Amino acid sequence: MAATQPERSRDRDRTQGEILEVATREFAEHGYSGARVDEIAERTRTTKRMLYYYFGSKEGLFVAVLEQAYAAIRAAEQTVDVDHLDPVAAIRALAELTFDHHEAHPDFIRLVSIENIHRGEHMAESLAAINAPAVERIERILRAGREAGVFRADVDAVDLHMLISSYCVFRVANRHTWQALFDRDLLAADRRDGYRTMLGDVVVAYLTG
Amino acid sequence: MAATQPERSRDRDRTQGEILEVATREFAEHGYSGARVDEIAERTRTTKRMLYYYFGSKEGLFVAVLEQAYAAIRAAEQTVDVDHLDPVAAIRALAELTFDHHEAHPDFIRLVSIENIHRGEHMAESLAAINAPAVERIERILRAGREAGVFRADVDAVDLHMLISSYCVFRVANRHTWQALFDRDLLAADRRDGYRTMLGDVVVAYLTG
DNA sequence: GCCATAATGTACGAACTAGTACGTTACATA
DNA sequence: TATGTAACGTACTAGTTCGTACATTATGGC
Repeated sequence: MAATQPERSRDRDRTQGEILEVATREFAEHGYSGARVDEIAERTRTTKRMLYYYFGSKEGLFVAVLEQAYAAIRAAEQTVDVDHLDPVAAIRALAELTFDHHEAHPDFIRLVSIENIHRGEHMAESLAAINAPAVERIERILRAGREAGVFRADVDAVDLHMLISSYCVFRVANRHTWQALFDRDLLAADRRDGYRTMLGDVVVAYLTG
Repeated sequence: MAATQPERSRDRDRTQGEILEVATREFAEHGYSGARVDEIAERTRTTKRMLYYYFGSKEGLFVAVLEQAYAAIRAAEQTVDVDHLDPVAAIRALAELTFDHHEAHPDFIRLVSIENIHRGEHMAESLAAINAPAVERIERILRAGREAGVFRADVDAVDLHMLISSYCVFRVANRHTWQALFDRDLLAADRRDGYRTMLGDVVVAYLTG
């Protein structure tokens, strides 16, 4: 058991992890330009020196934050199995799981929005591989639905993924302007079930229509 | 005719308009924190002094930029009439017009994303009134569709507006991360018609399903 | 033509901010 | 226990950035 090693005052992994954790919050909170390196260092048990020691620059730190955020979110997604369901139930379950997943990780969505403002220039190559399984899973369900004759045949997996993502992301990402414009809180607890069902209805109606 | 007045060296409207125009681009380009007041002033025929004279602060300028952007986009929308069409054709036309509209105004969508990163704290009260007609128009179409017995009865106008907006906004706003993750350009010209039709299909299938 | 004032330009400063030079200490290994 | 190196801390700087004090000029009304 290495679990209860004597605590070290110098621990590469712990220091890096702590910096990443604090940096994730700071970037999600204030955007890339708005985030302050000094502030991140301040909230860590280590110093700014170490931040540059491990990540090289503010930009390098942001790249690491993004990479870790995508990895974490996809890892959590893969624990769910929907393949044993019939196609209609499977795609509805997948859509609704995506819905819950996005609601549970608003910081991740903020990071993605921020990265898009910066034209995706911090996206690491490795992220494509991490995200491929999400599309493959949809592909399997679509194929099953086509073979069963219940889904229309001209739907692409990536595009369906976009339909689902757009709904889930918008609700979280554009919550504040929507509230100001239409006086409606998209994340109100008492509307959540309704929005989740609506998404399932939309996806199923489109595929079976 | 006041059209060809002798050009004035001191023109309140022209100066304000020029500052707003340049500021809109700068904020959309770099985000709120990333935008530089000096850079905005530099690209204007006037100076930073005037920017503060008319808008008070960087924040005041951003509020003005947002307000003008929303006003412009809604004004353009209202020139289109879809009320004379039958409900199914009307809602499809509306969705597809929204689609084209968003594609044509990426800077506006960037500003909205940026404002959401900042939790909507710059949204002026007046914006709600400006945006109300968009929902009212959907409301009319929904009512006609219900009365004709072709639409399901439990759909709310604001929520349908969200469904349409989410699809249109995501395509533009999340273009860069999507490209990096799935190697697909959501704004590629040869896919535009397909995406537009897909949105119409989704909305109509949901409402009539 | 004169004047009140709206509009404008110049020059500057105080605070901030990313990044670094330089020195120190814990730890693994022999 | 000696030592090389990875991990760490302090103090600083060069450049930036929002904002303003102060001076000036154009313009419309009388």
